[in-house]
Amino acid sequence: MVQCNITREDPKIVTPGPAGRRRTLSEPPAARPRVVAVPDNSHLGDWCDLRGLHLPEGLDPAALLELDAVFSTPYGVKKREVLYRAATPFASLYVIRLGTFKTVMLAEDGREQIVGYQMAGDILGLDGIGNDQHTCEAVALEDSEICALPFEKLDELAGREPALRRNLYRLISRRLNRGRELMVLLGSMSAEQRLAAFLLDLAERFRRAGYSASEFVLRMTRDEIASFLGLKLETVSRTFSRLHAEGLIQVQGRAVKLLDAAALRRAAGQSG
Amino acid sequence: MVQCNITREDPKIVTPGPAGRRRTLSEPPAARPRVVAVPDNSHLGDWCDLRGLHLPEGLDPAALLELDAVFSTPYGVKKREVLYRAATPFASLYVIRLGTFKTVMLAEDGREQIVGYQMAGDILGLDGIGNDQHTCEAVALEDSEICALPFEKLDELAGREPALRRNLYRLISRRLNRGRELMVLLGSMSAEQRLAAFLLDLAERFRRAGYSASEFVLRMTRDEIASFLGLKLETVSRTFSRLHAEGLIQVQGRAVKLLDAAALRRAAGQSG
DNA sequence: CGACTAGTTGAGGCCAGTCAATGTTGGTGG
DNA sequence: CCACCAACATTGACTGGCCTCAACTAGTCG
Repeated sequence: MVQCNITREDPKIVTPGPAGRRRTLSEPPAARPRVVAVPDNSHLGDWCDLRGLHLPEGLDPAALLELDAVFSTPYGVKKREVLYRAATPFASLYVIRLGTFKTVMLAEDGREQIVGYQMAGDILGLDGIGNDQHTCEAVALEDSEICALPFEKLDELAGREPALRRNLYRLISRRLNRGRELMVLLGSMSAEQRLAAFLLDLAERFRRAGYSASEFVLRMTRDEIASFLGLKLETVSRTFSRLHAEGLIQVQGRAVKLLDAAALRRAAGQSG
Repeated sequence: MVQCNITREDPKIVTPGPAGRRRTLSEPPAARPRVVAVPDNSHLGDWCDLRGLHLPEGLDPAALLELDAVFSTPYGVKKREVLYRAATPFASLYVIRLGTFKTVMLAEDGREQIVGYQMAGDILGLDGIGNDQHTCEAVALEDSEICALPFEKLDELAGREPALRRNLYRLISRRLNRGRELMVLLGSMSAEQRLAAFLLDLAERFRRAGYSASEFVLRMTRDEIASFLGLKLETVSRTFSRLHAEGLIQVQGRAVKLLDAAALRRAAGQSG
C-alpha cells in the first residue's frame, strides 16, 4: 500500500454556500488545479488504509496519482443537509472523509425508510449508477466532509486501469451483499436480535475506522434506528432498556457502551 | 438493436453430468470453438430484446461479436439443482435463458432467507464479485437453461469497451436498488401489502419477458414466497385467500390470475 | 395403496404496534 | 447563566396482526 503523507486542508468545514436546512448540495466547488508531479497533498491521503474505500487497492503509483486527480476538493456538508435527492441526476460518487450520512428510500405513498448509514471511508451515490439518477436521498446526520468523485472521469480511468475497474465492481457488489444481510435481518429477526446486530455492526465499523468498538455515541435518533431496523421508535427504546437491564450494554441517551460482546452476538443470533 | 437470427441449439435440456438432487454445477461444459465472422448462431441471440440483460446495449457489432464469444455454450440445470453455493469461489456470471432460480442467503445459525427470484433474461452471480466468492446460493426452481459468462473475460472486454463497462456497473447498481425496494417492503409493509406487491412485481417481470402479466403460474411454494416476504407460509396462504375473497385475484394452488390490477396496486400501497 | 409434499384453515398466544403521559436533552435568546 | 421550547426519549396500558401449533385435504409418486 502506498504510504500517502498529505498536507491536509484546513479541517474546518467550508460549505460552498449559505448553510440552509435540507438544502441540496448537488455541486461541489470547482476542482482545484493540481500539480501532477507531487504525491503529497493528496486527496486520497489518509484514506488508503480506511475500511470501505478499496478503490485505490492494487493501483500503481502513477495510476494512484491519476485517481487522486479525480477527487474534488473536500468540502463540508452541514447536519441535516441533503447531499442528493431521489430522482435527481447522477453525476458523482462521494467519499466521506468525516461524518455520517443516512440514505433514505422514499415510497410513493410517503412511507420512507432508511436503507443505510455511511460513515468515514464509505462511498455514497452508488445507487445512481443504475439509471443515471439517484433512487434514494442522502442526508448528513452531523457536520461532515466529503470529496466528490465525478463518475465520468472515474469510469474513463477505470477503462485504462484494470485494478480500478475491478475495485469499482467490487464496491458495488459488496454493497449489494450488505443489503442482502439487512434483508435477512428485516425478514427473520426479533426486535432484540435486530438491535443487537445493529450495535455489533456499528461497533465493527467504528473499530475499522480506528475508533473504539465498545464505546461510542450514536449519530442517529431512536426513530432513525427504528426506520432502519423495520421497527417503531418505542420498540427500539424498550429494546435498548431491555438490553441494558440484561447487562449486555450500557445506554445513556445516545451514548452506548457494549459490556458483553459475546452475549450480544448470541442475542443477535450469531455464533461466538 | 442488432437483430440476431440464431440457429438455436436443441432446446432439450442437456445436463453436463448425472442429474442428482442439489448437485452443484460450478463448471459449465467447455466453451465451444467459435467462428468469429458469423453473426448468426449467436448466444446473445434472442436475448437482445429481453428485460434485464442490458449488457449488449450500445455495443457496436464488432464488440457484440466479442461479447458473444464470452458466453459459454448454453446448458441445463435441473429443478432443485444448485448452481452455486455460498462461500464457493466466484468465476462466472450466469445468464438465464429459460427457467427460474431462487437466491438464498444462509445465516450462521441455520436461518435462511430467499433474497431474490431470477427468471429468463436475469443475471445470476453478481454477489460473487465483491470478494471473489459467492455469498448466497442459487437454486433452480424448475428445469432451466443458462449460459455462463466467465468474469475474467467479461472484465477484460469491459476494459476495451466503455459501453460494456458502463452496462456492467449499471447491472449491479440496479440490483442494489432492487434490493433496497425489498428492504422497504420488509421493513414497513403488512402481509397483504407484501403479497400484493410481490404479485405485481412478478406480473411486470412476466410482461417484460413476453408472457401474460395477468395470468401466470408461480414457480415457488408458499413457503418460498413466505421466506422472500419475511412471513410464514400460513400467513401467505391466508393472505392469498383474503385477496381471493376480496375479488382482487383468483388463486388455484400456484395458478394465479390478477383480476383487478388497480385495486391490487392500492392494496400494495402504491398509487395508481 | 401408503408415504410424502404442498396447501388450507382454525384456535390461541405473543410480540411489536398504537396511543398516551411523562421525563430528558439540547439549542436559542434574553 | 438561566429560562424556555422543541425535539428526543422513556415507560405504561392496551390492541392487533402475525406466529405457532395442529388438524385436515389434495395431489404425486413409488
